[in-house]
Amino acid sequence: MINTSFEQRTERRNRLIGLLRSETYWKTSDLREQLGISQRTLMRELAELKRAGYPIESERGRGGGIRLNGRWGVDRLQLSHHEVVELILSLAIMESLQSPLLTSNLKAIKQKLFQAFPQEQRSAVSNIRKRIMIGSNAGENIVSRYIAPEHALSECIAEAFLEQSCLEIDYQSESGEHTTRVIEAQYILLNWPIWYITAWDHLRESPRMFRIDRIKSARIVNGYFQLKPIEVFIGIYTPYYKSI
Amino acid sequence: MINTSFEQRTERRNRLIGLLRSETYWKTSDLREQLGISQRTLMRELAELKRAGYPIESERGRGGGIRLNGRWGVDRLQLSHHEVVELILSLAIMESLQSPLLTSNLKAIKQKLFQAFPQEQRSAVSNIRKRIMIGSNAGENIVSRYIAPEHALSECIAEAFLEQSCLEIDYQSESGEHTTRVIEAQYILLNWPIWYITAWDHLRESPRMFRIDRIKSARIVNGYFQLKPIEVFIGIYTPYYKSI
DNA sequence: CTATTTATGCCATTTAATGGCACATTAGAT
DNA sequence: ATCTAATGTGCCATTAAATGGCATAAATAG
Repeated sequence: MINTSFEQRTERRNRLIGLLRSETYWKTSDLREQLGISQRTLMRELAELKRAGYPIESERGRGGGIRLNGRWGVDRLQLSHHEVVELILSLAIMESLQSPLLTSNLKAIKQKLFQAFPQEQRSAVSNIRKRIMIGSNAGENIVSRYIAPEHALSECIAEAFLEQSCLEIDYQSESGEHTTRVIEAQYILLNWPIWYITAWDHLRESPRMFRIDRIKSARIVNGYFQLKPIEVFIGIYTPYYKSI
Repeated sequence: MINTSFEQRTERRNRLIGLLRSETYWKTSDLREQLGISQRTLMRELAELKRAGYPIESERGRGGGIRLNGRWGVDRLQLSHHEVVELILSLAIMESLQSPLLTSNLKAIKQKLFQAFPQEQRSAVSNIRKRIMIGSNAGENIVSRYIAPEHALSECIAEAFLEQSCLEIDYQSESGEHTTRVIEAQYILLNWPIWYITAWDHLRESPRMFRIDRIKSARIVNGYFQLKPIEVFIGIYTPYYKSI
């Protein structure tokens, strides 16, 4: 891996500082594992932090490690729109899964959190929230045959959904038929643990529903889509879902 | 000029934000001159700031320009200790469950959120976090026989755990034997969806592990307990768990 | 209509960032 | 003394991100 974007780099640095602050002493090998980077890169990052004035002390040799002295201020919490979506979605899913311990106040927590963000961000995120729906858990016989899609594929789908990009998918239906089509991911729906896309399908020029574990591959194609009115999809696929 | 270092880039962004805050309204041509960059680069920078959640508004056409609205970032979060625990736990569970869509940044989000709470709260909550552990998902034959405990019972257990209160439980072991005993819930462990308590057992005066779905009833009894060193429990029950 | 202003895609070019490796220094154990 | 563990830095090949220029698009005011 070569290079990271400014965004990733910024986040990595914040995570590093957060880790340093969360424990009194660290071995650099543990830090690098936490961050998923090479030892060399970590050492560079630490050298830069020192140059920037962070009071990092270190000890070589057996039992050695590093420490961030004193208290160091942290900026106001800032989450991107996508991060807010992930946060709210996670809380909504946990609420729907109803684990017995320590999950009984999630609805209130979700509301409090969301209210703490600025209005502009709430508006932007709400437009995405309306397109994400959670239903009831999938039945056991469905789950037993379920295999989660691989990570890069899922990320591609998520990006197409969030950015409203058209997506070309290779799809295998339940009957085993393979098709390639361009779709607009207008909504995503979760019957835990299975995700569905309610899409406008360019192949059939009509609404269709796709299970993401049946998408064999996908790539974002040229072109963005506009959201269609919910009426296009209602009555067919979404009567029993609740948006997050 | 091509590329800027992370350091220069960070400084440039801070200067941009500072400029935006120093005047109510800017033409982008003026901004770019101030920063010494091209119009294209500035537009990119502004697009990234918007994506990152900064409330930037803009107006096209004659007399147009951009504005940074007064408020960004998250208001001071007002959550109780228990709510913070629930929040962090939920994010940790979602992270471990690895749902394919929109859950790939939860580790970073969790860390950012936690850093946003006051230091005193972080200390208090950290002591609880160290006692909550997540392992791998339970096997299917375990899940198929699992019935979640009822709500009041779960709440009672959660309270005993959080408040470090002694708990009298009626327990039915796997072999069907019923016992009543007083326990100290030192740790709770999750193999999704099944919760376990690693406890100090007053009946046997030794460490024991209890599945909460096998707890038939429970009530908090007089007396609080002190946490015991992890060594009392290590090697028997907790070698493969990771605290949240 | 023209002029102004924000906004974005595309492309060629450049260079900062990364990981791997070797070597240096320090501390602790034997 | 040697060996191992741990922080620290130089060097290099590779590569992906960043930049500026240009064209085009959308919106507003006169």
